Amino acid sequence: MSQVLLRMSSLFLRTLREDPADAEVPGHRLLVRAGYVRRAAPGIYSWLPLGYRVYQNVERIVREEMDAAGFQEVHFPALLPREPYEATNRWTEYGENLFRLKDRRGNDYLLGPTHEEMFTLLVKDLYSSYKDLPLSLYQIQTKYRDEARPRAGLLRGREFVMKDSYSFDIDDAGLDASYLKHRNAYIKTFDRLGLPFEIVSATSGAMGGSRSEEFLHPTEIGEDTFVRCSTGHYSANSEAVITPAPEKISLDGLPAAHVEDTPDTPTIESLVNAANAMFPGRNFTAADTLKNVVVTLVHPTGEREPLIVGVPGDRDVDTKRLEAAVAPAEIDAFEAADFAKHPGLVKGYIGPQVLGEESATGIRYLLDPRVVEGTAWITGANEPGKHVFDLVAGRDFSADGTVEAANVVEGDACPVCATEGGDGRLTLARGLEIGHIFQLGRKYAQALDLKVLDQNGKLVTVTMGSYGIGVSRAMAAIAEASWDEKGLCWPREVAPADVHVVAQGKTGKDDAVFEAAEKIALELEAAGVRVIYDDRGKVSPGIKFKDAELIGVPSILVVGRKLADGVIEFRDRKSGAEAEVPVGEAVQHVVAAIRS
RNA sequence: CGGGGUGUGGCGCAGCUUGGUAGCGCGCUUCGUUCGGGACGAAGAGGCCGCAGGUUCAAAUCCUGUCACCCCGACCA
Repeated sequence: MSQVLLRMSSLFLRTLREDPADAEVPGHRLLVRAGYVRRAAPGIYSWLPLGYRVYQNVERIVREEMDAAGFQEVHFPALLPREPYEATNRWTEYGENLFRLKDRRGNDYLLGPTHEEMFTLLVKDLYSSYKDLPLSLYQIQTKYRDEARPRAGLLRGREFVMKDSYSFDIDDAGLDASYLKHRNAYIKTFDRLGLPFEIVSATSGAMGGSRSEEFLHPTEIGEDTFVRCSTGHYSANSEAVITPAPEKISLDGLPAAHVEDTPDTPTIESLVNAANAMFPGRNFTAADTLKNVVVTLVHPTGEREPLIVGVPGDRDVDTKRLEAAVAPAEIDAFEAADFAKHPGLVKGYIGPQVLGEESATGIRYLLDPRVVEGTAWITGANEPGKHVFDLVAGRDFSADGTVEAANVVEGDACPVCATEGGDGRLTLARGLEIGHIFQLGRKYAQALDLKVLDQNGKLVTVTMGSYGIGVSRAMAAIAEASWDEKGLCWPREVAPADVHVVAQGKTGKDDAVFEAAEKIALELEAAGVRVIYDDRGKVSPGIKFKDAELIGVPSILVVGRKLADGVIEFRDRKSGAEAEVPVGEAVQHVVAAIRS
């Protein structure tokens, strides 16, 4: 792949001395300052020559690893008709995030946010036998999502590039195998990209499906919270964390429930104080209270249903976790007007005695897994100013089920260790989702009627997997992980070049420098090294150094005043290490260095 | 969608309280000097101050409306 030497004198590039006002996170700021990207509209970016080179390197690596895994590349349109998305109900289910448009005849179209339907229909169109499976197809496509709030430049845009793959198998064992192939391919891909990652258990969310893992790049600016067990054997997105249930307690001999007057106890803290004042010696804590939180479940059909979630008083309901648990339904606030419709609910004093589908109110009631049979609680007595004490689960109340809705906190018990008798504790961290793999199962195949004949000549529904890598996001994440106070520091595989050759001098005065620098630059290219050559004749040395550091090519070769002594300088951008090399050995030295 | 903030040459900002016809730094053009860490001097080009109404002799500045963008939160590769 030969190309014309990239010369700074003619490169379409303007570096910015100052930070752009609208860029917040460091990586994004530097991508703009160093002339890699420009914002075109909120969440929509244009690639400049240097940025597009890096982007293409990322894309190339992803493609190579997909091909190496035996997946076949296809390419769908970004502009899609409405019908397939109607069949899976996503035309409406996707909601506001879907870019919709009409053609001149008034027909509905959309800009694809993801392509499950198209892949499924394509396979259905062409394949009809088990002999054709397994099959894995992928594409690298521009996706569109009308995000309510684009953020952090490329990290979360409304237009972004995603590599999405889909596997098609006849049975669960096949799906497992396809899933593992993708998992391994992803590990290789992110390793090559130089992007640290952690594989965490995830929920499959609104997509439906079973097994699901996310590749998270640990970073403070990540949007996901995930947990790690201190033993290292377990990690999960906070949404997917499973709470180990404690042992049941025998109901024999437990004190009977009793209602007490508890005036002026609007908060859990004030309630605990009041309880300890009433019963000295019992030492109540917030964890002895049962907090019943009312929310509104919004079903995909638009139907609204009240739901009450009971969690220990030292916990909050984590909306993300709750939504993951009730997907595809969403959570909305329970307003004062809603209370008016349910007179059985006394705001601030809701107790489980009147909750549950079989109860007086008929309102669905779900409990935190910690609330097991035999545990005693202080909770609302369904009367203003009164709480009930020693209300025992399994004796005095029951629920319609358990739910993972309580927030996860540092030090919580690890669910894996809990079942194996260990004592691992969870720590929290932030991560950026750069890849997601999951087993879709038969949801889309069923909706779109993708069936093949099996060995017995019977029609069976195909089972699918879905696998995504945010390609443009991965590039942004690499930028985010690769910078210092001077500028960007690209990993070699994705860098816009291997070496930045700086001719440090002025034309007319230091012509020998330019001759030598250009000769070296051309020889490097001939040797297969990707070069950016700063041949600008009238730019001061400080600017050339600053630009080279800002652009962040991993190696910098300076041809300047030491040329008179027959040496040039070779610098490592990241470490700052510098070596003087005889001019005659420059090319071989660089080649050796970048291949090490 | 809730909360906060900002719209003034290409970029970063001041001016607005107390209306008087637009300024600074960077960048850009030309000439000269400089020449290994974002040089200096001189001379230039470039802005209907987001938009629309209103008040006023006069509006970047005051009033009303509107649009856009950014940030924090809720939601997603």
